Amino acid sequence: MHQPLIQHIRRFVSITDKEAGQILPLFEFHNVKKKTILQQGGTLCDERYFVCKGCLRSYLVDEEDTAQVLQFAIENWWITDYGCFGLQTPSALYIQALEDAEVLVLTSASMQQLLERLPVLEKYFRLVAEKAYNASILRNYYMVSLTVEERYKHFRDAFPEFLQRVPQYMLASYLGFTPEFLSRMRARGV
Amino acid sequence: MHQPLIQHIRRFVSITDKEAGQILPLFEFHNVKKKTILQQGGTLCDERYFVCKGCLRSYLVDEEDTAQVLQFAIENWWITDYGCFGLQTPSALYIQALEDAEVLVLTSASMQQLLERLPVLEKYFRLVAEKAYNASILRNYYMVSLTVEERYKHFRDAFPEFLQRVPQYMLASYLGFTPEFLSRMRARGV
DNA sequence: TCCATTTCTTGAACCAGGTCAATTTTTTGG
DNA sequence: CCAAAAAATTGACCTGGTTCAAGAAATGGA
Repeated sequence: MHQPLIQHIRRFVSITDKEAGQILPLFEFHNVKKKTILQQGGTLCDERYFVCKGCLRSYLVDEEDTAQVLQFAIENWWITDYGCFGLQTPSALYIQALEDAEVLVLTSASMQQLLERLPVLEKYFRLVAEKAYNASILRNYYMVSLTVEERYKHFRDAFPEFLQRVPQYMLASYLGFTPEFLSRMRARGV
Repeated sequence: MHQPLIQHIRRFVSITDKEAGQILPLFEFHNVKKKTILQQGGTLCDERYFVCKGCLRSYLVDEEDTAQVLQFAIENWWITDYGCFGLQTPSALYIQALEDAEVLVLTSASMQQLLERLPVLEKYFRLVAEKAYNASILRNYYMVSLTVEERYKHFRDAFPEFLQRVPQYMLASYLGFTPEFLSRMRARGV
């Protein structure tokens, strides 16, 4: 049970079974229903989420009340507002479950304890952050150097599972184009 | 001399003066002339750079031999290919000095030693990576939700020093539009 | 099961920003 | 200080993708 996190950690650093046993008690395991808002825009952000099962998204809401999707998180991804986590600054970010999901919740206080007990996890979180940072830089590159159609194809080929799991209008938002255009591309057989 | 790094580290974690003294010996200090290529696309990437002075950029070169700027790094920024650093995978990234610069060079071997000696730096690098990751997500957001003109204004207001320091065509590349359009905006008085 | 909501599609008009090519201005290095 | 290269500007034209509006299809809750 709840082993995905331990397995994920072991892909980056080695920990003994005894150490592994100390980890999960600092998390809360949550079953969340589809559409649940885990992080409400405008409130403090004191939790980071590890997705064991299901799919989450983060998004911002602009003046015209339209949501812009920033990130998707499926199995084995971490998601939070890294700019506000554990600070006294309210976060504008929303985090929502797009499917019924199982998440491990780590508060900033628990994270501090966790890192004091198992300093090797500092390396784990560093490697995860550096990997995510790299992916984000690459994403930026695709945004500016590919056309909409190329971007869609690239995403579709890189993450085929995704297309079935998220509504098209959210995918369009994430990839930076309109749902109408996505619909037209698909009609064209792309 | 070379204190910018120590100061930067102390913005994230506390270290004693004695510990601080152990840090710099693991770095190489390099004076690099404008236009020097620090990381050559297509080769292994075994170094990360901390900019004490000057300005670097990272970029990729596409099939048509045009450079796409991914990142700028000025004083107190780290830059490397986080996707290839220390691995046996060649990096496609170029890293180049845009001005005469002073950089601290950290190889992957030195970094390993450094982290063994001063595990608290694991936290430092984690926090730096999380901060950069957050900034990159935000950048993505601006790319999809702002018009070219808004993007330019936002960048100009957020980093006024930059406009003087980098050629316009590189800024245009970084912000995802054409040098021609930037020129026209400026002519219009934006 | 059926109605309400959410999601997706389609058409027509439009425009933000790109492309290409020529010229001018600025920077550089010998 | 000057020639050559690099960078910026300008004009004319064009297109990929948006916008707005209306309808169709799918999903979901009581």
